[in-house]
Amino acid sequence: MKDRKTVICILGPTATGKTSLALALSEHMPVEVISVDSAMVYAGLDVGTAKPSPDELSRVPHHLVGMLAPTEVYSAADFRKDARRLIEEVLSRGKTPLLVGGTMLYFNALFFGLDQLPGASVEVRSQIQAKANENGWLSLHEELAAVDPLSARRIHPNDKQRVQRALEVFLLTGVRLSEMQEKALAGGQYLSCLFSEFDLRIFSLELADRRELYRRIDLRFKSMLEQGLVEETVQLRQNYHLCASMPSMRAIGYRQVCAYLEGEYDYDAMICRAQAASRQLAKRQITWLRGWRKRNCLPIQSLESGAEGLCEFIQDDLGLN
RNA sequence: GGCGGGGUGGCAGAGUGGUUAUGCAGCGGAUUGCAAAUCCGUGGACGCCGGUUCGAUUCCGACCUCCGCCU
Repeated sequence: MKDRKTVICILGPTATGKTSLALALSEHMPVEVISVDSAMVYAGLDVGTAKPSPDELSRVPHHLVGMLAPTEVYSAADFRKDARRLIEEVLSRGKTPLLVGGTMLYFNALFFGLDQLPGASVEVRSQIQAKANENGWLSLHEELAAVDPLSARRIHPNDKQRVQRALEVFLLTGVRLSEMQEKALAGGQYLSCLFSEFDLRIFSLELADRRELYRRIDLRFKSMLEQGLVEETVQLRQNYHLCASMPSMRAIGYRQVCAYLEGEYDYDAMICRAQAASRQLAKRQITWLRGWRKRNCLPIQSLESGAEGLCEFIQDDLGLN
């Protein structure tokens, strides 16, 4: 029990200062940061993802930041594989892995594992998409109901992403998604979670006052614009062959700036929509957090007070002081 | 001052003499290879006063207010 290595996680909704807390903590103990962020993985998406500056990145080793082109696709499974590998690597260097980010599905996949399922297939997905364009997603849900009634019952007919995935799994393997998941559960695969392997310390940055969080979110988006978010997006669109359906361009901020550049709405509307999207993201993140009882809420009165106090709290909790 | 038009939930915007359009935002929830995604659920209103009526958000009148035009 005593020999389980410590792994620190810092998570929380967007705009709560996770990144600066991680940087501050790195001043106090030997850590390497493993980013848990589905948007920061992309190179060139800097301002809009509030990526640490090059200087900050060079001060502490960071992983899974900016290592993909914006045209590429990354997934929870990719993340889980990469993160597990990196945790071992960091530990082997005698340092503490510090997982920081707000992509809660990635944390979930890492904490609790994933079933043995086939990966995504671009071909199969475009096949399904083509069918959907012709007959609508509802007919695809009916198709799913015919081959995998259990999944069809679980997945809402309007939830095209999950309908597509369930269909994809069946088309790829000939085995029902629901069946694969049941088998995995029975086989105990899903139980191989990270908690038994490591001394996981989960610290969650949560504000008691939602208004305060939203105020920060609104301000932060404006400051991203001042830092050149529109220019960055224009640049990205020049440098890569991007389209709106790519994960990188679905990221908050970029998505709305693209629509603005396409003339879908004006500048002010773009701001409002991006801010609203961020608030909704924060709400979904909070929903994930509420489900994780093992989290340790950091006592934040005001985030402006700086990260030092929180570092002390974390170190106390780790028994380092 | 005169004429015309309008005042509907946080915002936008339909509509009806009796049964709370809708969209956005907000709130709650789902979440296993796109997750900063994709979905599901949900409270809340008819400017003010009086009249007609069994019943007015809806009809009538006054008032307040906003917008446009005219003087």
